[in-house]
Amino acid sequence: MVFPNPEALVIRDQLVAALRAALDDAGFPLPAAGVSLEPPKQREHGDWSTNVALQVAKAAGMSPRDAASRIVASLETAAPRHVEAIEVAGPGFVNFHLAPTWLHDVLRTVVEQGERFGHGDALAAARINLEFVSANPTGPLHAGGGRWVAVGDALANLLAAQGATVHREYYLNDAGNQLDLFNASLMARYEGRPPPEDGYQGEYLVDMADRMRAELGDAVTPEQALEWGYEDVKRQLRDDLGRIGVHFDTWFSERTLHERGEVARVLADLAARGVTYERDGATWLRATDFGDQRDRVLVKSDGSTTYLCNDLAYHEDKFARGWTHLIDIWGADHHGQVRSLQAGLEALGHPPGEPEVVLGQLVKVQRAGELVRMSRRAGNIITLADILDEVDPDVARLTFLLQSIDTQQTFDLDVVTAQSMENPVYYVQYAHARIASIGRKAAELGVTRAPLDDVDLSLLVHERELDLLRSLSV
RNA sequence: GCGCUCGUAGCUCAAUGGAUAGAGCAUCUGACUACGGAUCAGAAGGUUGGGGGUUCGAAUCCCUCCGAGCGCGCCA
Repeated sequence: MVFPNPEALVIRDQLVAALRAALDDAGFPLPAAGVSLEPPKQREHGDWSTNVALQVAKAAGMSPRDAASRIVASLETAAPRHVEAIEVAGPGFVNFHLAPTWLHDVLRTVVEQGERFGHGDALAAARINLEFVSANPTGPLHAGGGRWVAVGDALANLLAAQGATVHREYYLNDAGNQLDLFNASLMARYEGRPPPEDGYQGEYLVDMADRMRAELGDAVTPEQALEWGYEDVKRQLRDDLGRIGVHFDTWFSERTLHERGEVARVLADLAARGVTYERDGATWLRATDFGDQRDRVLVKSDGSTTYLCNDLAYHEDKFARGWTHLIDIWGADHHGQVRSLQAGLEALGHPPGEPEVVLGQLVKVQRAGELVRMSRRAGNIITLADILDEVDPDVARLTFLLQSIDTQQTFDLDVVTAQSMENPVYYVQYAHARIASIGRKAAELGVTRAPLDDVDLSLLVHERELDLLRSLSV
């Protein structure tokens, strides 16, 4: 998704319009892909650059540089504002060199728009449900889960800044047998026994059992423990997410899907649409008809529904609540489920590609120069809360956001907690401290800040100053 | 075996199909009694895993091989 800022758009539009006119004037057709205009990587190549001549030259039977020359000749008859020079370069690029005044306009825009700068209304009509994190409610959040927290919240902010109505949602898988296993483990700790072999071994359950005893006494039944434990885990999740500054609009319980009969309703709907069949005592979805690699089971031969079936009901529910676009952020270990879910929703009559699934590669955690092997079952996990005990929430968030989610991230606790140049976050903090310090010095010396209209912006001609403005313009 | 994602400087990572592949850290050379020395200036560092192909142009798209991570259940 692209979020152009309005001021750049104005310049862009002017230059693109001029280019269209010039192409027409010189007798070239518009390239099918439109007129592309972008800031070149190399400063010497000007402020804006276009490759249109390269695209139209072949069809016109001339060299790209000749085509570019003709376009430039036409452009020069009516050059847009701010343009100082237009040149043909390299294999046939047309480069625009602009006067610094166009960047001074960018500064005016920034000051004028204040915190609204960079916002837009391109997505004003969108009603987006963004589901992220959604870790199982069987224990505290894993350190690696912090990546989905940071990415999801940032994405939500970006979408909202473009005018979308964004709903942050957390899906609680509270209907599966993992909750029973969790409960058995909690009860075992409560009674001083080791947890079941396939249960949850983490020490946090010892703490939880102690707290449960303090709150409910010595005669807690398994039913009471289940309810108390589930509520306590939810509270922990909320607390941890709150600490890192994320608040969900909806905590959606899978149980309620079953209780309200939504799972059964979706099954009936699919059957009515003729996209299911019976085989080996199970009900199957014709997922291959919708791009999946094989058909999928919806109802097992024992009569219970599969995770996929429940997930279809869940996403159907999101649509039913009025959201027009669904985005899920998942760890890459779940990538195998994407097509099945999309196939099912398409079978239910929704547009293809829903939900849009953002897959993120997993996070490794490193401490003292060594990768930390973590397993929730074994109970030796480093939690998000552990990280937040050591670093500021914003430090954690920025660190998670510093690299593309397409690549596996190694979260190095030593680097993140270090006040050294190896830590990029520290650089940002240092820069802020220096700027604040300059402000204090200036105030001591009686320097005051004049309104922008009284400031001579033409003094801003140094490369560093212009680079800074340029970074605000694109 | 099949599928998804990935492989870029010593390290951690950038790069809407564009021009000479860029930053930070580390390394090396040098500067500096002032706004926070937690500084500044500069240098070196690359066959973008290998090989083919498409294109005027490929780190990017296609094929293939090598390597890594993760998935391939009537589990959730």
